Amino acid sequence: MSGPEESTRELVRRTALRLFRERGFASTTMRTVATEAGVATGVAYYWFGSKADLVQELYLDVNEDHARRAAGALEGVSGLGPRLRALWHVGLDAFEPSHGLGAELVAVAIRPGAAESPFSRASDATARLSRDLHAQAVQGARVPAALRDELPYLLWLAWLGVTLFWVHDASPGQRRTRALVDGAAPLIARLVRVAGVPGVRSVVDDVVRLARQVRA
Amino acid sequence: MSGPEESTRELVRRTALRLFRERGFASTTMRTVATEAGVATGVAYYWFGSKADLVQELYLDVNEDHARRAAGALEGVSGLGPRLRALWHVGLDAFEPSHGLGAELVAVAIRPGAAESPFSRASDATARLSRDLHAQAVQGARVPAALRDELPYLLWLAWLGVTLFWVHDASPGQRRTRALVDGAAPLIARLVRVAGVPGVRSVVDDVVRLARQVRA
DNA sequence: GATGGAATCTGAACATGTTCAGACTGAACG
DNA sequence: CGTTCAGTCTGAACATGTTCAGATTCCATC
Repeated sequence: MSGPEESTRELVRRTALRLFRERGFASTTMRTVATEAGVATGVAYYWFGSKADLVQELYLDVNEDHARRAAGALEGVSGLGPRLRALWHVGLDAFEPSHGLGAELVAVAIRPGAAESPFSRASDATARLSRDLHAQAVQGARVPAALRDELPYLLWLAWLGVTLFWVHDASPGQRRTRALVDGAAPLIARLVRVAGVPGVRSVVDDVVRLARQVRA
Repeated sequence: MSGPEESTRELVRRTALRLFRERGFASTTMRTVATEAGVATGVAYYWFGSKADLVQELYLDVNEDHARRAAGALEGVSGLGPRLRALWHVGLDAFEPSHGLGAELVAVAIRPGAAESPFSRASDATARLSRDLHAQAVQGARVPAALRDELPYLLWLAWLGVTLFWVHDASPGQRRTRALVDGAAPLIARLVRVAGVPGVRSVVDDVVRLARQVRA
């Protein structure tokens, strides 16, 4: 390839991600990554703090892919249900090649204090990216005032739930997760609509209040 | 102590759990566990498949404690909200001494293939124990027919969510989780009540249908 | 008591994430 | 050119989870 030489950091990153995808996280050793990249073991640690940090790179990679795909998928789609459905399906598309890694990814990401946790500061960039996607999905949809501010965050949480489900989904092609998305997206849209019904509104207010209080 | 001699397995288990609680999971080495128990390193692996398996023992321990406390806490308490609140607070009480270990506990529980994973088909003694507790909490409460069968399972899921939140809760004494329970328990009770409202019932039916379909 | 096989225990060896003291490289400066 | 120095790279060493080929103990059976 022409262009500027690939930096060592990028070389290590690319090699690691490729090996993770080819052989899985556990059976990819840092020595292998270094060897395949043609550098000494220590180099990986010079550029990345730990093996988990390299997983974080994968996480970022996959989320950027999601964002790229989302732009096209949302175009011309209107209504919260269809938009959510489209957003989540392309998300699953982006995740698909890494399904085998999901287990380890989640096990790593779920630890509090782990840089890979979606709630950690280190993941801010990634998490914000994903939350922005959900804010976009809401755009143009008619949402009761009480929910408008919190909805993107709540949807993002729901997406994390879908992701967790996907990781555990051993059905061929993760069909069950696709079915979950098909069922959940219109359902969530309905729930949002119902949130405006008189007897329900006050419950929604309470939910939102609790979510906000607890988020702090 | 008098009584039957403690089995080696029990000795290792007890020693490991003590050390985990005293020094945390990461800084307790299998060698230390073995040494403190007065046996060779290999013995721990003869009785337990891995270090994670020992965490699983702690998980079981804590859940049994929860069940013990729950019996007393539910006595004389009526209404779904108060019962749920009581159940969850004693759950947090039981978990409290292990908060530092929460990370590993969750990491073990969340791993696909783990018996106590909420999404795995294999149902484990611990998970059943916890689901039974939630079934008990529902008892005596007035619940719309549509929800009656699924509610214990859904509440158990909610409890897993609370647990996940608790693990990440760094506030002193995990106050924020307590606040979450105080807010969420009555709210869930209200939601269940609202489920009977005409315009809402059909949405609830859909939620239940989706939950059931996806659970299979 | 003797025997044989199963259960249990031993600790050295192995694999792998991680660290680190030093070697190397190239650019800036005199 | 020689010096210096920050940035980068090296690979051996370390810590720890895990395995395993034997040693030992236990116990039913004769």
